[in-house]
Amino acid sequence: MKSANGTAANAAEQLATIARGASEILVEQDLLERLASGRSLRVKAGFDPTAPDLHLGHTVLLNKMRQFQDLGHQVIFLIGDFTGMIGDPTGKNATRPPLTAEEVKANATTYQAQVFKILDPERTEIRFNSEWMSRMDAVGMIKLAAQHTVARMLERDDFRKRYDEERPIAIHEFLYPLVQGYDSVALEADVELGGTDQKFNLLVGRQLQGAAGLPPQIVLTMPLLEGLDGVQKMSKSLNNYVGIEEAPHDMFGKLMRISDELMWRYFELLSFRSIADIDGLRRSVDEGRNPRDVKLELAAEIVARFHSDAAAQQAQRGFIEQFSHGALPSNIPEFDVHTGEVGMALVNVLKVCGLTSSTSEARRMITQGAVKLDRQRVDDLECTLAAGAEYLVQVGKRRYGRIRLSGKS
RNA sequence: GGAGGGGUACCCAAGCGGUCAACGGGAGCAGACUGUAAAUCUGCCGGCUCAGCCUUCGUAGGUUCGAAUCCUACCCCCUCCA
Repeated sequence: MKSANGTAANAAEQLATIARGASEILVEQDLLERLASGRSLRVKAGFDPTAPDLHLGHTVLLNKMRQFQDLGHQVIFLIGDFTGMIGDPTGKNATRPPLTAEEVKANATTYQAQVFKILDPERTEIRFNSEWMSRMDAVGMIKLAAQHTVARMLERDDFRKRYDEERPIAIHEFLYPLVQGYDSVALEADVELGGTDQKFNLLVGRQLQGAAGLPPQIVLTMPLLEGLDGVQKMSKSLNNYVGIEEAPHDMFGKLMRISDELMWRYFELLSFRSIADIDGLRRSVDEGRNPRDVKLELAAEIVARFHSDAAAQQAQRGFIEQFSHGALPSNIPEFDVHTGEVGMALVNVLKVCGLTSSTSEARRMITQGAVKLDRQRVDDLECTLAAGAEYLVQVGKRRYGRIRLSGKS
């Protein structure tokens, strides 16, 4: 691991690493100077206390944090337990119920377990903004609010839009950027990282630090990663995400299912391969290489990162076997179903095993020719499975089950 | 405080006494074609003991042979004026 040192050449080198994939750096010259100082910089990034299930979208930012660490800088992982009470004004969400201290603590623990798959614990400081915010009194709050003007608040795209459209903006929503900005004052951050959607809030930090007589932090924004659909940003609620704790097999499958176009985006933002390397891949595809094979490399890299090389290889082999050669997947879930002596209708078996969400869905699947029993298509809705027998059941291309029916004991 | 608009299935959104399990779009799922890609085409898209039955249109009552549609009360959201 390199340690920070103060030569100009080294600073330029660091900057190149830091700038990769970044959407914007404000102000770059400033960053260069601080890097050149040889000091270990305080790099802050804030996280919401509510959703501790990290997915690849989050890792874009985390990877950048890790890069800073590898360059010898200190990362501050800030959990916005206080700001969580406000809820970042997206214009949609209603006031959310404040989390209890226990919930926040539990979430923080989950965060740590996941985040340290990427971050270096040695160079990570975990903080909560309630630490200073819960101590701030009304006078302090008013002083803080006095640091910013309504006009500047309205520069924020989201506020601007709602204001123009004559949709309501609650006063407390203005407090969110202010508090986030104040966090940077309290932490004396040199750099703050965030998604491009955070730009405004990050800039408020600069402003407040300046007002507090501190050197304004450098703002670095990272692009938001599109989800598996390739259109909307990756999020749990849209169910277009790949969770970093997902099983290798699932992770691999999901990554293989992204579009070719999206694949390049993922290479850019998720892969650790060099830019030159990626360009090479792109050229090879232009020259006729099957994009699928390049996608395999991407999937393997990501799976290896969160699991292991062995797991990645195994997932890849399994994938090729299953989908290119039509073999059965290696990890077919098994189900034991207790039935009466007469057996059980297939539709009910499917439901009981969770292969379909209802017997109605099971019927639909059969009608549409999606259900296979021991690799044979089923077209009889009344099909009944005999007690004591064992079957291989398939619903569509991705749902499998090995089902054992035991007669009533 | 006053005036007005609105709450319909995962989301958006029609419907305004029977033909409504509810038009249309999106999302999703399945089939075909493929590289489990995209695009395209087709079908499905509340539940069940499935040619039948049951439960859904903010909530609770009521009118009616019959209500998402009418009436009453209540809850919630939004806009404008002050």
